Amino acid sequence: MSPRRGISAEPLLAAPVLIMHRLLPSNLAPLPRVFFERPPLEVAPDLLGKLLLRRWRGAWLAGRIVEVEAYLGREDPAAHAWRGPTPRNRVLFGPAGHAYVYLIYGLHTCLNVSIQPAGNAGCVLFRALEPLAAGAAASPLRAMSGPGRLTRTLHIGRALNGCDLTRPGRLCLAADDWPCGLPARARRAGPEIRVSRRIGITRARALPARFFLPASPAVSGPRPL
DNA sequence: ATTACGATCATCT
DNA sequence: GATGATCGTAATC
Repeated sequence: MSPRRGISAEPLLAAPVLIMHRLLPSNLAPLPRVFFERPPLEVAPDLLGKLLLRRWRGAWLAGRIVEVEAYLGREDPAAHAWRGPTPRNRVLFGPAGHAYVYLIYGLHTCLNVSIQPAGNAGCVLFRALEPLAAGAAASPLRAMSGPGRLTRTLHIGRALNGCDLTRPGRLCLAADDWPCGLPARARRAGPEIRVSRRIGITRARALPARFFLPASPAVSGPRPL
């Protein structure tokens, strides 16, 4: 039996090694639906620093959002919603705050959150998460760096397509009291946010719609000024 | 019914 | 920087 060549969509790690809690920590509040009922270019940078939480086998797995991309809907040639509703993208045309999960390149899964009220099909793609703590209990940085890697590590598959991310079910988005550990001045200003073109698309290349926290080592791809 | 391609990743040069 | 893996989707015939 020859060794497996190339990449596979199997889980990176045999066991989850992210920070785990059996109960949703009380300092976490799911983001309300109104948070997502705004233009994608406003919501995307606001998601940086928030948490993505995945309930899996009785535990909550979590990562800090450090890189996202905005897709604008019908007016955006790079968006799945560009040509209008199809069986695949119908979640995008529904209410805001729901998971849009799809398979790309035959083997990778991408996770988005639907943005704007029903009828407007904007969304935000999650490109990288950072583990909440270093050490033996945390996953390697690379495990959630990249849209395909983060879904693999968090066991997010297409069965979660359409999931309401504003409720603490199997998958949700939440804010915590971060960045409470920073000095007061930094807390007011927030972390530095950088903007760039989106990655891996051929249409609407020039649009600055990728937002990331340059301070995070988990960011994928280039970090232009 | 058939086909072309993609919001990626790992491995190679 | 280039390439191959791999398959669901949507457009075309």
